[in-house]
Amino acid sequence: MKVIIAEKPSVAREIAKVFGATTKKDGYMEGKGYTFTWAFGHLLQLAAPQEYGFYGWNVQNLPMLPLKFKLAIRKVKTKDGMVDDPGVRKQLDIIKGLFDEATEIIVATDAGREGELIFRYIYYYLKCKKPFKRLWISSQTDEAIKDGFRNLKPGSDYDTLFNSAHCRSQSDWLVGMNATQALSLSAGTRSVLSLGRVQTPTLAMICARYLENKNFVPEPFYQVSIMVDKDGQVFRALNEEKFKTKEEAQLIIDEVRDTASGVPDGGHILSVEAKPRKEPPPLLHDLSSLQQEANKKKGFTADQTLTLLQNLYESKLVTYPRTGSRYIGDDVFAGVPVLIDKFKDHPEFGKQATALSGAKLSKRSVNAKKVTDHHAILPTGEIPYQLSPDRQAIYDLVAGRMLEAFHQDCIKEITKITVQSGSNFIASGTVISNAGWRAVFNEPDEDKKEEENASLPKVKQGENLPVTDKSLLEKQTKPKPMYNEASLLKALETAGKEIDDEELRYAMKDSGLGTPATRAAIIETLIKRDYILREKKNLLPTATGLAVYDVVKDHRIAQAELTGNWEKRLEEIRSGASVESFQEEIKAYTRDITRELLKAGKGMMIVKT
DNA sequence: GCAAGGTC
Repeated sequence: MKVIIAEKPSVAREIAKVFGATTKKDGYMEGKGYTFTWAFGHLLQLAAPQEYGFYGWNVQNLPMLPLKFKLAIRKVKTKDGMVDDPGVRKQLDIIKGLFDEATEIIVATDAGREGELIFRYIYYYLKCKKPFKRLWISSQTDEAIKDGFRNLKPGSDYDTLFNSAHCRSQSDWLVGMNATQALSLSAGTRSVLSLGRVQTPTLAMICARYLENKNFVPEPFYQVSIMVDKDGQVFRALNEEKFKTKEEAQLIIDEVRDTASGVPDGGHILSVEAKPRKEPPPLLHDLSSLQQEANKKKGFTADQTLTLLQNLYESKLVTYPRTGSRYIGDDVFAGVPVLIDKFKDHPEFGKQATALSGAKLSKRSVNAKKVTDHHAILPTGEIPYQLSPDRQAIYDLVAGRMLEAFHQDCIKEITKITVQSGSNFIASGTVISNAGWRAVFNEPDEDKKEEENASLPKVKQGENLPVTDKSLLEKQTKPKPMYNEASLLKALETAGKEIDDEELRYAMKDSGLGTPATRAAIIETLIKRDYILREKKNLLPTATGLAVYDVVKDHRIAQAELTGNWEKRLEEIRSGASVESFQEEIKAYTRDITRELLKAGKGMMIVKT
C-alpha cells in the first residue's frame, strides 16, 4: 500500500479525486490501492524548555541551549494550562497506523520549506523508516497533479531543504525563548515581555513611526492659486512654487492680472496638454493585499479577514486563502471565462461580468512562474447561499477583484493647462474616458490630488481669459501617518522599506517580515502583550511597547535585516552549505543577546497604565 | 508564562 500525505485535508481530497479514490475513512481516504491522509499544518513543534530540564523562568538557566531538540505534539491552551491538542494527537495516531502498513510514502505537503518540515517532523517523531518520495507541484489542477505523480522525486533530494527548515525553526526558538526570558526576568515585571525575530522588528516599526509622527514639527509654507473663467466655467490653477514666507508669495499675488485689478482678460493660456493614460488592472489578491483592502474598505482587522476567508474556504467558496502569490497559471486561467459567467446574475457585479463574458481578458495576473506554493485567491464558482454580511463582504472583494483583474485597462484623459498671469499657474484635471476595470467597484480614485479639477473646460493655446480671483494658500508640511493594519501589512511585505511600485514590491516578497499566514497573528501577539493597541484604525504603541522598544532598538533583534541575513544563510544551506557553522553563529548570537538583555532590562522603565 | 511556522 502506498500512503500519500498532504499538508491539509483539502489537498489530500484533490489528489484522491484525481486518482478516483472516494472511500472516506476517519482521517484519510482510500481507493485504487492508495491511501490519502493529511496533517493540519504543523502537528509537531520544538518542545518547550522544561522538556530539556530548564524548569521555571530562571536566570540560572540562561541561555538555554538544548544539545538536541525534541519534538512535541502541538499544544492548545485550556483552563489546566497547555495540553496536547486532542485532534492533532488523533490524526498523528491515524498517520502512524497508515505509515506502519505502508510500503512507500509519497510526500505531498506544500512545495516549500515549511511543507518539507511538516512532513519530516511527523516522519522523525513517529520514528518511521519507510522509503518516501516527494511530490512537487505548484498548482492543484488535475493536470498538474497527474504530471507531478509522473515525476516523483527521490525523498533525499529535499534533505537540504529540510536542513534549512529545521535551522529556521531552531534559530527562532533559541533567540525567541532566551531573549523573552532574559528581558522579562531582568525587567522584573511579572508579565511576559516577549521578543522574537519577527514580532520585535514589527514593534520597532510601529514605535519608530509613532515617535517620528509625534515629534514632527510642521513647517508652514505658502502657495498661490487663481481662478480662471472660461465662458462661465471657472477652474483653479496653482502656482507650483512653495514659499517659506508669506512675503515671497505676496510678490506672486501682486503680479496676478486679475479682473479686480482692472485687467479684463489677464490669464494667458500658454499651453494645453491632453494625453490619454492607460492604467492596467490590479493584480489578483493574495492574502496580504486582501487584508489591506478589507481594512481600508470595511475596517476589518487582518485577523478578522483571515478568519472570514478561512470560513469561505471551508465552505468551498474561495480557493486556498493563505497564499503569497497574486498570479495564476495558464491551467487555472483556462477556467476563468466559465468562472466569470457564474457572476452574470450577481446583484453588484452582474453587469460587469456580462460585459466581460466573451471579451478578451487581461493576462496581467497570469504567470505560472510567479505561482509559488499556491496561486492567487479566486472564487471557486460554487454559488454562495445566505452568507453573513461580513462573509459576503469578503467574498465580494474576492469576486470583484477577479472581475477587475481580467478587465480592460482604464483609460484616463489627463489635461494640463498652463496659465500665465504674472507667473505661471497650472490647472490639471483627469477625466476617465473608458473606465475599464474601474467600472467594477466604481469608486473614486484614491490617489487623486487635492487641487485637481473635477473637469476642465475646453480652452485653446493663446486664449486670454479673465482671472476672477486669486488667493494665498497657507499650508503645513505633514508627518508620515501612524501605521494602521493596512499600511503595516504592506510595510511588513518589504520589511519596512518603502516601495510604492506594485511589481517591485512583489519582487521583494521573500525578504519580507513574517509570512502571509502569520502576519495577522503577529499583530494579535503584540496586542496581547500590551505592546500596542488599536485606536480607531491606527496601531499605536503603549507605554510598555515604547519601553521595550527603547531597550532593544539598537540591537539586531529589533531590525528587519536579521531576517534578511537568516534567509540568505538558509538559502545557502538549502543549496548544500554547512549547517553547523550557521548553528554556531546562532548560538553565539543567543549568548550575546541574552547577556545584553539581562543587563539592559534592569534599567527599563515600565509605566503601568 | 516564552518564538515562528503551519492550519481545523
